[in-house]
Amino acid sequence: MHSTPPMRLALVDDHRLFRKGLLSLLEMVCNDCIILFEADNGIDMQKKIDLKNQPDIILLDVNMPAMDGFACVEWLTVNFPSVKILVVSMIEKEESVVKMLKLGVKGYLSKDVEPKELGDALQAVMNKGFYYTDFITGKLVHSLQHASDGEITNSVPLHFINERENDFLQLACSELTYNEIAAKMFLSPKTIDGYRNSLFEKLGVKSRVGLALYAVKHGLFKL
Amino acid sequence: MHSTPPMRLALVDDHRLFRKGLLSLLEMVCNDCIILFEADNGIDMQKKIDLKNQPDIILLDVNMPAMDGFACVEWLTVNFPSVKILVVSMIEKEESVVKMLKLGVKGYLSKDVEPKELGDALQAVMNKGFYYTDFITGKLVHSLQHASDGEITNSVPLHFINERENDFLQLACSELTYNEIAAKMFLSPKTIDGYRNSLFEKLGVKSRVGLALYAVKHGLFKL
DNA sequence: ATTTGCTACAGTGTTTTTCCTGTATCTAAA
DNA sequence: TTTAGATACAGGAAAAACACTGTAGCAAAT
Repeated sequence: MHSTPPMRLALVDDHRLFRKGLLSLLEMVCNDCIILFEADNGIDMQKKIDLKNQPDIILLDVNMPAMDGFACVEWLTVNFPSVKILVVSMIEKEESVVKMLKLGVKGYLSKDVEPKELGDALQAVMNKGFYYTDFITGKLVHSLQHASDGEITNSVPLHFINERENDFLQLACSELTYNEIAAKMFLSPKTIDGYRNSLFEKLGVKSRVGLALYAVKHGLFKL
Repeated sequence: MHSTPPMRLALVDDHRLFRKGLLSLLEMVCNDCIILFEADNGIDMQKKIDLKNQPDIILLDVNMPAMDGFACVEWLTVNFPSVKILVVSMIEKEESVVKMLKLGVKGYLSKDVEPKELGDALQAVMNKGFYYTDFITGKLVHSLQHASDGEITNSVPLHFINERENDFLQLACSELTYNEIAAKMFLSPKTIDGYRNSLFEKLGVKSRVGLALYAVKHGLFKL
């Protein structure tokens, strides 16, 4: 009989207090794990992650300055494909969950959960390779059911708003009139008209208010 | 020589994991305190707070469902004026900070801080009655400097939007036209016009988009 | 008894937004 | 080489949003 090697973990979250809290929770809930490093955000993580001493699991937040959770996952899958990612976030928007799952994270936990569930999740990820709760499978199924034109079925990214449309979107989330936006973007108001119409269609909204709210809701525009 | 009585604390935060983490941090950072109760939100807090065994300090989050931090502070100052409030939030918007200070909280900590600072803050609140960091005094000064028409100088609450205005605001954060809103509220479109204008003035916005974004930003409208 | 404040509303006019159809260019794929 | 798609733009017009002034009732405060 041999003892399993300790679980190597890393924490990536911008809230120091939460991270430290998580840390001391982990000591309680998981008696055989070591924390390789903590990071404030993705950039910080890139600096701290060590090729020769990779963590088994990274506990990752979604909302972070500098380099957010999505970017982290993308970077990790390219550079450290064997590192398993467990998202621990307070964002439970279907879109975020689904996007993360598509990116290949091994689990998605709410910051609402009991500490015990965190331990269970870690064990599951180590042993089974994943931990998907009913909550997230629920989100997934719902997303599947409501995928308008194959948002999930084919591999089209959730939206396909391009750079210019995004530039416009940022300005639309303001009190500028379309004429003023046109001036700022060095475009004709009529072109702006076109961007508006295409965004309306792509995002399924009917007014500029709807557009702005959609953008905020889905993280396309940061307040 | 006598030992001081233990510090009685309470935690109000909707994220269980953060709460539990905070809990175990408190044990480390503050060796003479007891946790009277934890609550998910304001409503929960109202149920759990005990007249006969009041906490010295409540650690309070701002963003919560059901009853948010602002509402909590207001309720506490009326019903439990002797309870000191230390806000622990990730919201660092000047307006939130200033609003909380005006409501009389004894300190405002970011979730970013080191655990040690949490301990310092608790000690300071107990001994001095308050804990104001340079960060928040900075916010305060900045706010003073930029108070447009006496937002702070006179004692007008930040906003004073009444029930009907709020009803309208909720509907304005949608894709309904003002005519449709008027119909829903059983009012003349002209009355709606009035609500819009007064909200524009009170909140300092110039368009419906601005209004909607302001509402989301300041928690007046939940996405 | 009068002022103040809030709610509800009307007239009038301007600006902005929204919708529709249609054109021209450029690029990349079939 | 034709086709398809993305980008940039125009004309025209209806609908919605915005601005300003003014009225009226009603309740609470002075």
